[in-house]
Amino acid sequence: MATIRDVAKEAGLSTGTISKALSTPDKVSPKNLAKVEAAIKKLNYKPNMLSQKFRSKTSNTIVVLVPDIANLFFARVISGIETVAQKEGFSVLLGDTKDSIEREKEFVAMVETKLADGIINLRPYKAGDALLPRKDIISVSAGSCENTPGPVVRIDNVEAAQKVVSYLIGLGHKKIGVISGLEDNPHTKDRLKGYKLALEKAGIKFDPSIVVEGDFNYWSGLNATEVFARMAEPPTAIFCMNDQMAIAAMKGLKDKGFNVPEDISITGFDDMNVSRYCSPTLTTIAQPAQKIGEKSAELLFELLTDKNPAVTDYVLPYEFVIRESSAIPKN
Amino acid sequence: MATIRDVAKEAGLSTGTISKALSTPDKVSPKNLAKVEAAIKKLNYKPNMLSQKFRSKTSNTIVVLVPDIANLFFARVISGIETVAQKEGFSVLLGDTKDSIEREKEFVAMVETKLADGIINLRPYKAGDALLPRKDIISVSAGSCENTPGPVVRIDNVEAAQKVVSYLIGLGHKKIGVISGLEDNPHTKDRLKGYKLALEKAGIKFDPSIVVEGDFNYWSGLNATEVFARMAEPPTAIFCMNDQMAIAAMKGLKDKGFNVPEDISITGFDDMNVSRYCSPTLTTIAQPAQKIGEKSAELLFELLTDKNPAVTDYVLPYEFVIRESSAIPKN
DNA sequence: CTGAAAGCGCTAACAT
DNA sequence: ATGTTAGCGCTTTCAG
Repeated sequence: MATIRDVAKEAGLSTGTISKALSTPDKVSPKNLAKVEAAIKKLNYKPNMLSQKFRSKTSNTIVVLVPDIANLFFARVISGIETVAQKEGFSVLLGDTKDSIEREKEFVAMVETKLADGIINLRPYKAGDALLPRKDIISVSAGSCENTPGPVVRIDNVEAAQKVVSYLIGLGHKKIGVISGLEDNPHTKDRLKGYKLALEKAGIKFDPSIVVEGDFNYWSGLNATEVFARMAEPPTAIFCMNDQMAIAAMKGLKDKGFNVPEDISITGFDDMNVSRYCSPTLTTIAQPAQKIGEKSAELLFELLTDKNPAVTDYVLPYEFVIRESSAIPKN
Repeated sequence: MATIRDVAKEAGLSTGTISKALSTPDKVSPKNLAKVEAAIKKLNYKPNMLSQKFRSKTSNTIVVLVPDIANLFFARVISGIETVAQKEGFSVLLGDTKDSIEREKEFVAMVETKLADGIINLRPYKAGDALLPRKDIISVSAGSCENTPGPVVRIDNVEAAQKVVSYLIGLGHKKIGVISGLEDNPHTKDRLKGYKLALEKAGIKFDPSIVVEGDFNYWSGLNATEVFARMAEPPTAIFCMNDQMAIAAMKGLKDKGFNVPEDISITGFDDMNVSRYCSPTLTTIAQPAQKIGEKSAELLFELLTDKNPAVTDYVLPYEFVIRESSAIPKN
């Protein structure tokens, strides 16, 4: 493997000049530039980036902490992150934590040991979180919730949930069930808050017995329908806290003889690709996942180049998409 | 930032001893080990991994080349890769190429410049591919097709497709349409080959007019149904080359007044999570995506530690999952 | 078991 | 504009 010294020798120049020719070509005479180029080609020289990084003390790498990369929402956020990282000349190290705090720590250690310059955290912030943010580590929280400390890019989950539920109420629904995420999940809390706000505004009393806990996965949505189906008087609409549970719920209800939306309206949250292709198509909140990723990366890079950005808290707009799964109640 | 020299000074030892204490503690006296530990704690020393990597000339990093990370199949493969990479102490650099050859080259350059030790390529191999495999770069192709050169982990797409179509024929279908991927996509070719093989075996003549080209995305599945719906005598079954197109096709057919599977049977390929929760649930080939990722990573690590593995071509088992979307034809 | 010292490949003063 | 040189922080001989 040829080194910069070999190139210098071949070109009859010094290593310093080669280095400059590579980083700031306009500060090297055209004549020598040509020589350098020729030598590089001849020796098939490739700079050792490991050395470069070591020397320059900056890794040009960010790590993305993600609870589960096989979750489509996260994958879309990451896609956005990658787009701007590439533009900025950064690499992204994947930190699939599989929801383990231990693994999360390992990845945080990467910036402590210089392997990465900063972190984008896709796990929503939980009160009392021990890990991030930390003052000595530059990080951005992507897709998090209300009251997330530190730099954050997210949507207003409370408002979005409220909008959905108010819409259902506007259609005439009075008994609106919920399939939630795990009780202590931050998104669950935000979205439940919005749900309650909407009820309150309409003068409907909150009834905990029609809130069924899920875990954001398909099967839990299916599962929840068992509970609703057994009720003497099931709700006429169900607000599901994500699309996966909503789609599974539609399946479960159909299997039990309910029609969506005729008997029960269903709404989701996220807007996955499939949500406009399932039957019936799903009314939902479209989160700008890709945008959240892009904005997070942009914010992180601002932080990294310590421009001390004025804004470190971005609340992005979402869309409320009305499709076939929601309708006026029968009676 | 404390360096190893600071620790040495603090502990009253040499840097060599500190280094050894960190890498091979059993070769350092317990007494000094304690001193080292104390010094490290006191100074809050974190080894500079950039330096370590530079010195040891190995990055302990692999890059995963992926055409589109927001594609669930790829995301699942990556999840598998991550699992074993973490176990082996490797980091994974995400190479979302967004289908651009230029970007692909940039990522390949990372191993040329020592930033990464090897590559796992999720883009299926196309005949005449200029990029990978290369003799000077260690790489594994994951989820690729027949005749892929170099180390590869995949399923037998031809056989799987044949199995699906033979099953449909067995049910009594004689006119079986196809929604394919792009014509020059390697997966399209393999699966079409399997389709033809099944027809041939049953003595059914191949009819290109009922093969509609899609692109593996939802909308193209929906789109294709327009063509089928306009036919005087539409097929009684459609073999879709992935689940996304299959789900969209079911939607499209339903909207046009067809019932699945009563009027038309639909089959998919991949087995996404949603495929068992849509209505009707989808008959499909379950690709072991996570496994493909794990095996690819294992193979790459073998290659990296040049054990010169006996097997470098893994054809993994898949499952054929029969669900509600396929049935005996009406007439 | 421990210390001394060389050097990985590159960059960045500094001098010319 | 170019060359010289001193390291970056760590590992790894080689002696002792």
